[in-house]
Amino acid sequence: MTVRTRFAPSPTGQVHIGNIRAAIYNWLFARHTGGKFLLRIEDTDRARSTPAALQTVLDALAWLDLQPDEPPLYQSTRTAAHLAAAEELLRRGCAYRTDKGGTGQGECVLFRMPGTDLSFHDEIKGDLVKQAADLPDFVIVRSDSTPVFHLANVVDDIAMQVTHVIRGDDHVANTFRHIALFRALGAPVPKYAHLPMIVNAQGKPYSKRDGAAYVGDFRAQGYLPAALLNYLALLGWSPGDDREVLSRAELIRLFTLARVQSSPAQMDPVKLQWMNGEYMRALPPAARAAGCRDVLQARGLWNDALPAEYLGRVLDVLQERVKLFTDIATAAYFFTEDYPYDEAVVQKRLRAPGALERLAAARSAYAALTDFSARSTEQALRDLAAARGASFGDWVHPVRVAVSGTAIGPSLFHLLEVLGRHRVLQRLDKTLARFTA
RNA sequence: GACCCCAUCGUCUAGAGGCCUAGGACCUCAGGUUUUCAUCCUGGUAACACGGGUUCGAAUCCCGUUGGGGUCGCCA
Repeated sequence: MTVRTRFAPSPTGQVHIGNIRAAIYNWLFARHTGGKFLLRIEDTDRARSTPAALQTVLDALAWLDLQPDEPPLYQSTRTAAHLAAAEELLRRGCAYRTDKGGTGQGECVLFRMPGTDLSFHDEIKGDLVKQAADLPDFVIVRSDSTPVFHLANVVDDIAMQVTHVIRGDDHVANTFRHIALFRALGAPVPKYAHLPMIVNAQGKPYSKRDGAAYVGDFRAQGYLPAALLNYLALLGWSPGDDREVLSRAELIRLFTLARVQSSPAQMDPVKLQWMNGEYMRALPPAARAAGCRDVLQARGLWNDALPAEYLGRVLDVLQERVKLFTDIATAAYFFTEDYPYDEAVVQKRLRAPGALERLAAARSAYAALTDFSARSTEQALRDLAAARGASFGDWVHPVRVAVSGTAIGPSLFHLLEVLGRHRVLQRLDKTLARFTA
């Protein structure tokens, strides 16, 4: 029997990392076993399910390239099947109608639990048991004749022939009900694997209050989908050796439910960032440029007047300083003349004794250069340092602040080369005029 | 409260009785390289929650304690 797993989100908002991790594990397990990964949209909560939220789910899956192997099943189209199953249970005496609690809401349908202890083997948590006394009957069809989650979930899993239910462990208690339902419906019970949650530093469920919590947040912050996938795969699972940066193919090959952790895992944004840097440096230059261009355009820093290959040259110079696409915004001075000066740095580097004189001398030397390569701008400054005294650094820093407004950044001379003679002289003049009393 | 789950460095984890004076990664710290930052290189700090058993031997098995978490809807 081939494996069939499913991701069954309800489209009621953003896609939480805990949910997407469940999707990732379902996908990895299906791929590892040569099975199918399915998608079921649990959109039966009419009040909360929206088309926009549905699109968000689809976008998240597409972004991470977790494409389902069959068209998604929309639970809202399955009401007749759910109700038919309830009728069948009624007919067999496995369910009964009653006005539960005498609330006057009318009669609803309750499922009759078998009255025996129930147990199942969880692929992650091991054997789980529940006493009959802790398993009361429950509602499967509301008094307004709409099916309840438990019924819909099981009926649809049967229809989709799901063999492995991999989901968050907040569903452990539900599982006993679901198993009883499968049996009453005469269907084979799937295997279960319950994933521990992703928690914050306080051990509570990780939420948006703790930082980026939705797939869309990470995308907006400039993360690479492959990096997020890799990080999340490792949050609660490990291949058993020391490897951490793993390709999709390796992830698929190595993934097993037996190696999924049974204890909660804490989200570590810093490590995610490190991992993103690992993926970023392996990214083809064109892809890196495309991602950065999107960020620049979104922030109004994109300048059509600059040559097409300009961004590529900037990124060559920036190198691993760009760990996230959004990091390109910290080097805005490459794209605008209206870059800010860091006051503390100005104080330290331009107001230092002799700094402006050295800057003026550098300006003159650069104006005389015909070859404006990194090699020649460096040589010019080294010559000045040798002839006029002061350390090389004392000549470098003022120039850096003048052309970029900041103390941090790539190799100065490569920066100058990318900027070009014209803009460099212009910036030097502007800075000199501005800070010379 | 009842029921259930969980417990190795700050974090993610390796560890399925002797290979553990507990390994790796992120973070952090100290050096080195360097015009700054980043990268890179070298080295360091840092953990088996506690208490009982079982055993020749326990991070690994059992029990208890403590601490966390989850579930107790005619939500999903």
